[in-house]
Amino acid sequence: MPRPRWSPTPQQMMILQDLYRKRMRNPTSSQVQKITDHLSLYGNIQCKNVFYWFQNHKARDRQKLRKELLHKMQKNPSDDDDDDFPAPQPQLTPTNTSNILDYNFPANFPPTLHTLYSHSPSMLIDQAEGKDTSSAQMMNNNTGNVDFPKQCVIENGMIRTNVQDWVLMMIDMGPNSIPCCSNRPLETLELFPIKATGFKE
Amino acid sequence: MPRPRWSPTPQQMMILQDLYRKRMRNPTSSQVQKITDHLSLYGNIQCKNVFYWFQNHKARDRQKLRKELLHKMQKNPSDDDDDDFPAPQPQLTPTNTSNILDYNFPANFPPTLHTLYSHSPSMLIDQAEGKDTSSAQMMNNNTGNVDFPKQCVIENGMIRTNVQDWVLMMIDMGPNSIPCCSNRPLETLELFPIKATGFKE
DNA sequence: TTTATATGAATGAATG
DNA sequence: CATTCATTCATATAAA
Repeated sequence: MPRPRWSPTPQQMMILQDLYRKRMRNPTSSQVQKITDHLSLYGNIQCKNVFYWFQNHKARDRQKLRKELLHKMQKNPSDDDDDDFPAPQPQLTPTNTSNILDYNFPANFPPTLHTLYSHSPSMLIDQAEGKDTSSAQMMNNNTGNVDFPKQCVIENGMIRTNVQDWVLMMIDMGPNSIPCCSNRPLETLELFPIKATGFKE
Repeated sequence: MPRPRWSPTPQQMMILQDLYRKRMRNPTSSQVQKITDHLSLYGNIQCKNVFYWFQNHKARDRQKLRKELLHKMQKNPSDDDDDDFPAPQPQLTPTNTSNILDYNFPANFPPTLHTLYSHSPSMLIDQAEGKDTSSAQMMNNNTGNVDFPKQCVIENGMIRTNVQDWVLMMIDMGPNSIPCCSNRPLETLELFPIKATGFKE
């Protein structure tokens, strides 16, 4: 019982980040399952940990991004693509191989700001009166002092390569393991009833 | 050089405390923004500092409260309403001035211990039994490292009645304390438009 | 210098 | 998926 809270080991973290980097966003249960299995090689871990990790990581990533964009656009309303901010979340296109982990993702992932503001495009102009994202975090952007909370980053490149293969494999489990990271279950199968994700019910 | 860690200046601190005293608890992003702007007059500060400040302050406040209550209850299990403890969080009602710093807040704020245990302390149960839904909740069954988030599980009604209800009952807050502790800006005014984000209700 | 405490920062875990 | 809560980590400062 004394496992109050899971804490990812460096290796686990690295793998997760790698998957994330490869655009895994909403892993299906079976993916979570597999990932968990694999990660358990490096330390205790449960499915929920993996699940939550992706949830949080994605959320915080996007929040940060959102704020960066906002901030940027405020300064540069007309021109916004001259910078260097990280890449948002494109949708992957699952291959038709039988491996989930083998995602084909758009070689170019248009930042799809769209996904960032899928439900409230108007928030870009929330400065004065305040359309509000609610406190959760904007953590950033201010009169002049920006600076986001740094995400924990695992260094240690060596281990990285080690995992590479597995990750790649992971990313492709085939269609029946359910498509990778689409936010909306467009290709949902019987096992995964859509939850009406993006919509405001 | 690197300002490793923000440290509020006395004036900043004072303002923050004042807002907190006025029951600001979960400032929205625009509120955070405004506050940050204002506080930057007195020293370097970023949105995240403000955000974290509220998070931490609230958390520690409630933590302390919780402890006090517990302590008290241990000594005085049957009598607990002779006390003087501080008050938890109602929502502020923004004035129609354009300054956040002068908020009008509800004159009455029933302690609403409710807020202290707003979500089920299901901490007691940590075994999940799984169905198999979509990735989000099935969360279970695995080689050995199972356990997905149990979200709605909570078997055994008894656990349900845990701390929350119990504490409430012990403390006697009266029925009318319930209404006030909404987490969302129910009484948000023009200054703090709700974001209508999820709108899941 | 070492230890204890206050608190900023970060993130896991939920809930709705 | 947005929010919020609980914990924990990290560091600055006070105390010993």
